[in-house]
Amino acid sequence: MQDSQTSETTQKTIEETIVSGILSAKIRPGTRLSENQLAALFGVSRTRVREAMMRLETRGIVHVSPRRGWFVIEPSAEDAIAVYEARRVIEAGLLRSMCALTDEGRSALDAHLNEEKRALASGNRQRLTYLMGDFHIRIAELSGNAIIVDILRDLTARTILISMLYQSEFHAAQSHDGHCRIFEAMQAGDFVRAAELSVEHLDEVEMGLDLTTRPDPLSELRSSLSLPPKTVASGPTVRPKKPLLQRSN
Amino acid sequence: MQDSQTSETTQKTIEETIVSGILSAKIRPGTRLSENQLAALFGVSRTRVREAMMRLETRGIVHVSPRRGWFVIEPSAEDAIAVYEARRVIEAGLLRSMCALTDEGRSALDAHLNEEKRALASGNRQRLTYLMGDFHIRIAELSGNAIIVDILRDLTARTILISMLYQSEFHAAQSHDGHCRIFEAMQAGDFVRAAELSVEHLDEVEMGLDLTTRPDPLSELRSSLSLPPKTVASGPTVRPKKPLLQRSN
DNA sequence: TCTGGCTATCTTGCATACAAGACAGAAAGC
DNA sequence: GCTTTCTGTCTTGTATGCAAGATAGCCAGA
Repeated sequence: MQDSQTSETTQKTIEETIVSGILSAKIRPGTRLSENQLAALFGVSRTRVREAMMRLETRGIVHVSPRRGWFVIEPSAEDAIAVYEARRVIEAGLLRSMCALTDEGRSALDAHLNEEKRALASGNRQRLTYLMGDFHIRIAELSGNAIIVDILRDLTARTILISMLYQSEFHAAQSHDGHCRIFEAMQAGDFVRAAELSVEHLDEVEMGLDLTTRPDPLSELRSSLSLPPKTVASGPTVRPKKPLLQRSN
Repeated sequence: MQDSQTSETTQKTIEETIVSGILSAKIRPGTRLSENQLAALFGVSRTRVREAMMRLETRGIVHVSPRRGWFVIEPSAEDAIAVYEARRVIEAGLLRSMCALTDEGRSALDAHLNEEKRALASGNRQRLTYLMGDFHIRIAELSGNAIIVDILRDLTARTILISMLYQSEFHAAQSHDGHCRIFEAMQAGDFVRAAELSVEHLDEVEMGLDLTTRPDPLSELRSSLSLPPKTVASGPTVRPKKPLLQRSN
């Protein structure tokens, strides 16, 4: 029942366990993460659980409601838009700055796309979710830049939380096609095209969200009474006017 | 002698005090941050100092050497290259995705550039360092995307630590010119050009670094004896072959 | 004089104790 | 029956205590 690792490995395990739980869609947004329960689960004291929570909080994955508990974030519609915007900026910037695809890179992506195809055939939704997000992390890994990889991993985690909240139907096949097109452009050495395709792909996925669905069923009432929005998320949920950034080019 | 805030404000104060100390070049890389000293300074217990340190560690600003202490990171030459690479990717991606400059945005940047000019004339080096970094954060703020702002703030902090380690002479006037050119392109609505100029500007600053200077004077000996590199930084300090990302376009 | 080891001290690592706020459910008053 | 209040319980917030590793300085011995 207990894990009770030998405390060298437990160091970062709590943090990574939760992140990978999110990346594979096993942990839903809003999940409460009790310090006591996690402490018991990992066989450590609350202290170390709290440290992991603090780290996850600065990574934008978890949120604390004072004296109530830690919760996996429930991104608001605005948050969702900001995350997709940030991903477009970074991923397009990344692809545009690439200038070659090594053999190992090519075969890594190829293997990944084959896995996507297999998961698509088998219909394993959790695995599909994981793979769909992981594709973008793999691209970041091609750059060899650990900073960008870390950033995109956290943004991907948030993306998955977003889709669990707002994605009514899962257009996995469409996403897979998008990934294949990006890969083809990269193989052809046309990284500008790959960047454009990446923006289009993220646009497609974002457009597939129903951002009028309210994760907080009380938010309409709340805002009509002009109460403060839930600290964790929500607020007005209509898609606001896009400010300075353009969607595609 | 003590600050001893009323503990509501102290919440994030420790973290932000250190970050802004770095952003204004008042805290040098390698500075030791003693839990006890900080606790006394802020009138809190070590617990909260540790929380702040953990957060700063996940932000890539601080580093712990087990049972020895917390230290402001001393980026290695590879780290420096990775940070500049990430900044080029993100800032160019950001500018490319912008499509308009609001009046407030224009005047904010204009005011900032005037401040740069004043600081340049007065010769206040710390203030100059701060302003030179802050320009890029201001651009990020134009996007209204808090995620990107946070990312670039942390990268800017690291950049400043890098320049304190590797920048022999401070080409502030050249940087200021670069900023002005970027601003002009933005005013002209040519954001593609602004992105290109931004990449060139970051290239210039990076080229101004002397990455053969060793922050760890023992690193040559260390590597010739093939000992493990200092956990905090160093390693082989020659500029490695650039892998997949191109500098400018 | 130099080397080696011992010890005193200072550091973080981690657990625990207690304080205080949030909440749910029962009980009392209307 | 409905509302209100109170109280017990559960949560995190924070401080503190102790353990254990790292380091520097001293002292003894060659």
